[in-house]
Amino acid sequence: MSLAHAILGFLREQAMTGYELKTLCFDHDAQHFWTADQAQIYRTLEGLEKRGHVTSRVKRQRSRPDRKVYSITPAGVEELDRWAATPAPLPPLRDPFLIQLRFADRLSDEDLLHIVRERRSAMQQRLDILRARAAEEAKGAGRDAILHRLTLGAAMSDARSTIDWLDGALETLSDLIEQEHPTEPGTQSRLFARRTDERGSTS
Amino acid sequence: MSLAHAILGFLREQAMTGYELKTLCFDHDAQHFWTADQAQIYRTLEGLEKRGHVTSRVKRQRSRPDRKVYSITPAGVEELDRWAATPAPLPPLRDPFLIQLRFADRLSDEDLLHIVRERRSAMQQRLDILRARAAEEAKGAGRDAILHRLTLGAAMSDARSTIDWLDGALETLSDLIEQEHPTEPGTQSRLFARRTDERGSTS
DNA sequence: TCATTGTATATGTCTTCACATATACTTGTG
DNA sequence: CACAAGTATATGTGAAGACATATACAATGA
Repeated sequence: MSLAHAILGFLREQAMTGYELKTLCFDHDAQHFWTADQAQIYRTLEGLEKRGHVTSRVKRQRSRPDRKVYSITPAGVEELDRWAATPAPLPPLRDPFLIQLRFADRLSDEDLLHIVRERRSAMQQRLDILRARAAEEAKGAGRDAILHRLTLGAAMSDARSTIDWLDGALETLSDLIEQEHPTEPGTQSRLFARRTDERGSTS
Repeated sequence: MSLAHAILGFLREQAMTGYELKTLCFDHDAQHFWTADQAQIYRTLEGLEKRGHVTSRVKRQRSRPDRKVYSITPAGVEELDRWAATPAPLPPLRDPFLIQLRFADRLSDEDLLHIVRERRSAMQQRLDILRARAAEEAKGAGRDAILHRLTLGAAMSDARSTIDWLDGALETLSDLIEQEHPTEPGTQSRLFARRTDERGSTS
């Protein structure tokens, strides 16, 4: 299970509660490569404890609910290292948007361009967030910092290339529509896509 | 549900059995944007029938198991069009490989380079398959054919850009390793990545 | 003062997906 | 002739993920 190993990874860096894993790790650090909801994190922690990969001790608090601090065990570290060195199969290609596009031939011109433009703007937003994260990222030259930056770079490169593809698609579709109902002379076409903005969001 | 809508899309093009959906559509046509196993397809068809989006009639066969041919209903067509025009949320960023990379700081140099190289070779293989599919693709200029090619292009552009990123990562990591234990003079380093081959597989 | 936000864990339930197995007959291959 | 592969549908089971809700108290703010 990938989530279990992500949790082991964070706990190897520092002992933490489920709440901290959720708010500090998965909602920020891991945001660009793995997301998980709270319920899943708590249940995965239970499973890891049963398998002996983590241990927990409860810290009493008066004014707050008790904290259950999880630590990784030697067996957990071993499992993490073993898993990290084993090539993972490629994640399956599975994108609802491409289903929509594949079967969009009965959509109106407006609807067709709309879903593509919406997708572009959502992607640009994602890229903006990633760029902001990259900007605030520590500038370390250690293995750890470099690895960290590399994963951010993967997500950014992915978003960037998707946006470029979307712009190409938008142009292809505009040409097609233009060709199907030629614009009357003097009428300015508004269908053409703006090219990718290298510097930031256009939305 | 995305799978249900993909099925509606294929059935809108032609009435079919679950078996044909699996072998002809999902194992080939939809391979690059949605995969589904047989059990899931059959169960989703049941659900679609209950909701009135498809109907089925059984064709007796003497020498073979009976065929249950599914057809899309007007309600199904309506549902498909409605869904296709509704912008879908971005699929979550979730890649086990990036978890591995993020927590790979304790891996040996060999293991680290190995998982990245394996990933590159798997991606190149995926790209080769996509290119082969694109080559055998019909060359139509109709909306349908263009949409079809566009989805293939999305998958190819994704694979292509991922490979480029992996090559960059490989170089970054090689530099890092080189820097951590400098090569003795006269010793040829084998750590550097080959640049992306524009024409095909290097694996 | 009342409502919201933050800290903290836990459970219930549903959907989607993955993997295995059962059944049954035919055709093609070694 | 035996065995594998192809045609065809169906069920069982479990893991993973999504979403909702319960509990409990403190601090902050309108």
